[in-house]
Amino acid sequence: MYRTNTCGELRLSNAGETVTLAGWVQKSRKMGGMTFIDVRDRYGITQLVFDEAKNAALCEKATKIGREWVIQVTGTVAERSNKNMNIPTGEIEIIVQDLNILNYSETPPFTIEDNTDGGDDIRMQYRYLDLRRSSVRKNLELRHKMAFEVRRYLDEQNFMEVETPVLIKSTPEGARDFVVPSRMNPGEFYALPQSPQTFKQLLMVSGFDRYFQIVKCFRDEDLRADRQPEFTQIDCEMSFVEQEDVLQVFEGMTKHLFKYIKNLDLKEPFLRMTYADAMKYYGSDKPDIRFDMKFVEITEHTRGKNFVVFDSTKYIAGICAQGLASYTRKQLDELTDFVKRPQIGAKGLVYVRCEIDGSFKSSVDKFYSQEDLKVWAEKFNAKPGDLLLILCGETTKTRKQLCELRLEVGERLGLRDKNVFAPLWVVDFPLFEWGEEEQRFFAMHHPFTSPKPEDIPLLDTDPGKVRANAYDMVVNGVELGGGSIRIFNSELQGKMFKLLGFTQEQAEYQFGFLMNAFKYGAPPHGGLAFGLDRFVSLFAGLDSIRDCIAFPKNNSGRDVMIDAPSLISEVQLKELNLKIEIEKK
RNA sequence: GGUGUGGUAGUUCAGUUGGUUAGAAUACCUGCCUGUCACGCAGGGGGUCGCGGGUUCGAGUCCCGUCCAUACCGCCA
Repeated sequence: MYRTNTCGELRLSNAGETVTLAGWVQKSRKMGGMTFIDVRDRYGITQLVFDEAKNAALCEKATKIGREWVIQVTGTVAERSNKNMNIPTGEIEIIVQDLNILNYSETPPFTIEDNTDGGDDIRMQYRYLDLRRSSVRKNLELRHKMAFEVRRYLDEQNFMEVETPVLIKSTPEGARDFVVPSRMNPGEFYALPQSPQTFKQLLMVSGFDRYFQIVKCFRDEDLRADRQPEFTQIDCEMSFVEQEDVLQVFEGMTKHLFKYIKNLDLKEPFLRMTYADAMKYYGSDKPDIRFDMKFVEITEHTRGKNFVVFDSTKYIAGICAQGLASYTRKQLDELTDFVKRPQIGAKGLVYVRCEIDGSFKSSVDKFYSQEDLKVWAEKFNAKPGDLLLILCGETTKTRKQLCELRLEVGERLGLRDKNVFAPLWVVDFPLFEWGEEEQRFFAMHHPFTSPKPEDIPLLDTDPGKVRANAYDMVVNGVELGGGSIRIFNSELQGKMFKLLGFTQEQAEYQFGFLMNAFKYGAPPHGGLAFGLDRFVSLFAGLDSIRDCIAFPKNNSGRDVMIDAPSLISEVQLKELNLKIEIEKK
């Protein structure tokens, strides 16, 4: 037996016991004739004591031990004379009688501490060492607990976890597929699933009724802090449900997680907002509603005052930043530079300071009188001391810019507290999105999403106006998950494919199996999928989902630890009937 | 594909207007130290300044190219 206890569990009540511990050397402190060693495992840190006066040979051996060596010690649990109340085991120490060096370690390239001296790059390269740090380990522990609670809740709700294949068929819609060459079928490729979408729908046809799966999904698109090429979904589907049923079950799941993971009892039903309102008031389909600061449009109150910029634009709107009238010229310039960054792309920023004395100071007071500005301030419901920030331009673009500005101002005002959670359902998404380049409609969610029954006539007349039975769950501006009620009628599905520009043959080739299945008694069904990585990051307050993934990819989709992707041998290529020709730029 | 930021000791960073031998902290090594827990004290070793080219008497510093990292935009049904 390597150990009788872990390095995190011994307390004062264990004093006098003889124990054996095993773990990694966190730190060694030599104090002349006395040496202290902190030994660490997953569960904590325990201090070991070696006294030269009592056992010189053992103490000599102990002083030679370096960081991260693996040791096993047997000794007596004793009350410390100097207690360290900062750690759970700080009241005791082990008076070591026997020391066994199980393995040596080279000096790690960075310190294995919460506040490590290592940067992201080196930590990723030595991720197995990084994972020894409690701050990183805690994220994975949280992830485990969340996945466990998801399974517990869904199992209680009669959901059944079913595995679906990873080697499937490529489809051109949506994200780029990762593909895998087939040796046995020369020239043909599998695709890795972007989600188990079609399979879970087939499971509904099979009568599985309530399915879920915590499953890896793959998308070959550029990475972000919240996007990895392989990520994990909590994928769910239900039969004989309407939108309301799905929202209830998964609002329940979310509350379950808040309760058992964050110890927060959310009693109120989640707020709901239509996509149209989300865009109108927040310029985003995933608004952060931890703070208000809704957009106010003042287009009609700006006309005819010879301010060409406003007179010549379609949409003029802004936000009211409470208490920011005290902003200096320099701070306003910073905000202006912020919205003028190429990523945001605004041409400029108009401000109106609502001074304490009731007057107004604005970057456009050449054109607008105090009376005019007062009208604006009233529209914004602004109080003395507030600051109006106004952008103008093409409606959709300006809303996007205002959205960025709103989040920035919210951040500056400290309104985006990581310990506050504001969940929201965004509903009534449009069914289609117009692709300007391709001059055709695209499915906003995916091609199996059903239109709202009352909007079905619009499919023939004005498809852009059709609303879908689609919904997203958004918490603090993070899209945690989304789904829809699916089409279960093969005729309507056929019509969808047609509107999306599929020929009969293409639809047959790509989704024939699903259309066929629907001919054999498909039940009404719908579901959704959550991004587990994002969910964990949100709960852990992380900036990047990488921090809750054991072995993540870097910004270029590389695993720098195992150095993947990599070239494969000529033999492998030959077996796969592949020839590689890299296109040179 | 684009924009911004960065690349200097094992690690994290500083390095002024282009000018002597490129610094700090930490880590590492040696010695001292019997109650430390961010131990302390004294000393020591450690550098292809990402790479290539250019300007210059002289480049870590300026210019061009390139590679890598990173955040974002495009993209992500």
